[in-house]
Amino acid sequence: MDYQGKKKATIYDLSVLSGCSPSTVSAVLNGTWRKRRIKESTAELIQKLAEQHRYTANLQARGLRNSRSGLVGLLLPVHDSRYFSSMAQTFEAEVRSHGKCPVVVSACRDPREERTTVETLISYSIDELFVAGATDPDGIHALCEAAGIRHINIDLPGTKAPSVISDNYKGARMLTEAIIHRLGGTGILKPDEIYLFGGRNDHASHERIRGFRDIKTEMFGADPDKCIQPTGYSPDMSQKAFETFYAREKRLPRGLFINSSINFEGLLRFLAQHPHEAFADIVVGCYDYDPFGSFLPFPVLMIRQDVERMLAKAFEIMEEARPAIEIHLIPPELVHPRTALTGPLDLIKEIDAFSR
Amino acid sequence: MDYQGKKKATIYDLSVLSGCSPSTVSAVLNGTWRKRRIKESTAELIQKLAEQHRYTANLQARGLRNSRSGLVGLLLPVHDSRYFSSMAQTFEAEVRSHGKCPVVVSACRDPREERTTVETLISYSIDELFVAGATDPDGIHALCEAAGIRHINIDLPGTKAPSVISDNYKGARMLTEAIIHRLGGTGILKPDEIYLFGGRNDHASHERIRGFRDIKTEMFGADPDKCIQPTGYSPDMSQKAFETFYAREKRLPRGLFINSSINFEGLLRFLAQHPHEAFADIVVGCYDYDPFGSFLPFPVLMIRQDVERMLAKAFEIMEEARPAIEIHLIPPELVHPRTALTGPLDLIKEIDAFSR
DNA sequence: ATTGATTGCACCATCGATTGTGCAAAGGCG
DNA sequence: CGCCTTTGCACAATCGATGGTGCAATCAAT
Repeated sequence: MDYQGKKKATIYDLSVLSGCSPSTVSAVLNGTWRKRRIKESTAELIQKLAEQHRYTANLQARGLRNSRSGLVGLLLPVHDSRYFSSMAQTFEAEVRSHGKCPVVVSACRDPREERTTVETLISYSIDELFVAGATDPDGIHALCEAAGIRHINIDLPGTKAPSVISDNYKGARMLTEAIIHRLGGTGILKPDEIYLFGGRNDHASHERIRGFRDIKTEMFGADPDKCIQPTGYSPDMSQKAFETFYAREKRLPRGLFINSSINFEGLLRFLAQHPHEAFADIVVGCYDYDPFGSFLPFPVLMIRQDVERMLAKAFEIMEEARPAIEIHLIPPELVHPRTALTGPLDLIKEIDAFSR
Repeated sequence: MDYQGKKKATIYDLSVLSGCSPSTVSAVLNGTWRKRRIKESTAELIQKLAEQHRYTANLQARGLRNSRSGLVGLLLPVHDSRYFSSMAQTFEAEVRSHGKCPVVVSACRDPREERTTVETLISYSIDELFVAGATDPDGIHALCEAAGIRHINIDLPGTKAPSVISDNYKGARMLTEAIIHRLGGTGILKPDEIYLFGGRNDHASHERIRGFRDIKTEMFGADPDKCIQPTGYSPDMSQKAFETFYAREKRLPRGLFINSSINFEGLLRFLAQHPHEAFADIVVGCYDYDPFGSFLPFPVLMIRQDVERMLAKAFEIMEEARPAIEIHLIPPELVHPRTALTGPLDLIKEIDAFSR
């Protein structure tokens, strides 16, 4: 009905219009009016006016006053991977269902960027922070601690805040074992035919490498050091590692344990440069699930980390009064080749289907 | 040096510590102190204190006062697709380089969710809003307009704000033509052997369908209506469409134009249920690029929408004083099968490589 | 009619930063 | 020394919402 040319309506505008005081208007509009013994008819009047004038609260003002903002943050290393983007998707839905506002930001696996980003979030008085895959969880902990902000680590653990991570050791064992079986078992396979590529100096990589090596040692009695090729989390570095191996050996290892889908993209880049023979008989295990990756023309075993359960657990811990500083391991799932799993997008209902 | 137990330092704390007034402290810390003729030595003193006490400005207070927050929003339909997650990735980098704080949120292609999400963002006084793939861009425009917030549409155009979208018509023509060529051309192919799946009642789908039909009509002289199967943007609905077709025809169409990578996931689900013969000879064109999708065991032609250029153009328009309400078309790129393109992740430098 | 309880709401300080305005002290000039 | 300019900073209002406190009006009971 009434249009506001430019300015948004405030409780003061509604105060004048309704003849009530700003505090009454405030109480009515934030739901505390019964506690303040405001007459029902007064409340109705103000609510009607608020609707007419399209009042919405200024959340910065509210946040300033309350020193809480209603924002819940998720800090990611990167957006552009199905693992993290599905985490963002699930996170948003969960936060929304709690009536809060999700804020997803990424910090490029750069400890400095992580800190400044978190400082910014803190300056906006976010209520809670979910820290996923941070390179320096304990540094972030210090910032949150000083600001009194509840936080939790996901995917990569810290030592000073509760952490929820996938069971990388067990997952790596499952994956390595599955690769070996797929290649025919230890009878016809030698330990130096299976390599691990990707990952860096973080907890997840260490655990995965440990699982990889343990299985190989158990099954083969040996695991040559050269089979571990940590290249960081970059497609480019991974590609270079494959190229180097190929230049030397004129082929790829028969079994490849790839640390993440991001490293897997490095393999794609390699594949694009080489004839089909170069990878006719390989078996790939990737520690991440990507639906398209599962259908490549060679067997791809994947580990799907259970993002839903990890986040559910994390939210559960967030609600605890005094959560213990411990690491919660969520078992991941081995996904066999050519498998299309459902994901968070399936929870979205399709509205307004096609009609012309 | 000094630890704050719980509370963050404010300009008032520093005011007491320095013996200066809060306004002086404020001026020093926000950089306007020269304009206010503050002595250099005073400024240095205050800056030193600020550092010691780890002062960071309360951005909600600043935002309240300035009615601007330093936040720049990106509204996405969903996170969990490489198209939108790469958009988020690129967006963040760009916003950061402008010294602002990126906020990425998704609204599930639900017009109501879109509106409430935008209202929330407005309530936080975001400075600018990039609206990507919104179902109701003009509704969002109305909200932004009323709040005086600069905004721009990306991916799906509106009629009331400037828009930057990919040239869906041309892209669809390129893709359709490439599919037909790949299948041997019009000589040995019939028009009802090429189907379009996916998409819904939005501008992008309409344009892509138009491009698809125009090319088919030009090349075959005909395009049966049945070849258009808009299933919405849901893997599940897409899968059902493939199943239905397969149940009837005992095979898939030889050429499939798939409206987005999300619909493509529906095809994966179908593939997982059926023997290899069901799709031995198909050629798929997907209007989206996904690196893993490009390497599937059948030829996959993909359209890579130029997210970088779209965003660059959008930021450029945002800086214009009085941008024209027009639609800017950014040409997309046809990606041949087995192609691994670089993406925004390649811009991230790897810090702290592996070391044990 | 007086007392006491209840109802219904207004007043005002507060959150932290910003900024227009004012004013004392210092310096320059004749 | 008197007057004017410049320097350097303090004061106080403001942004919008919140919530503790206080007070007048109404009502019930004696």
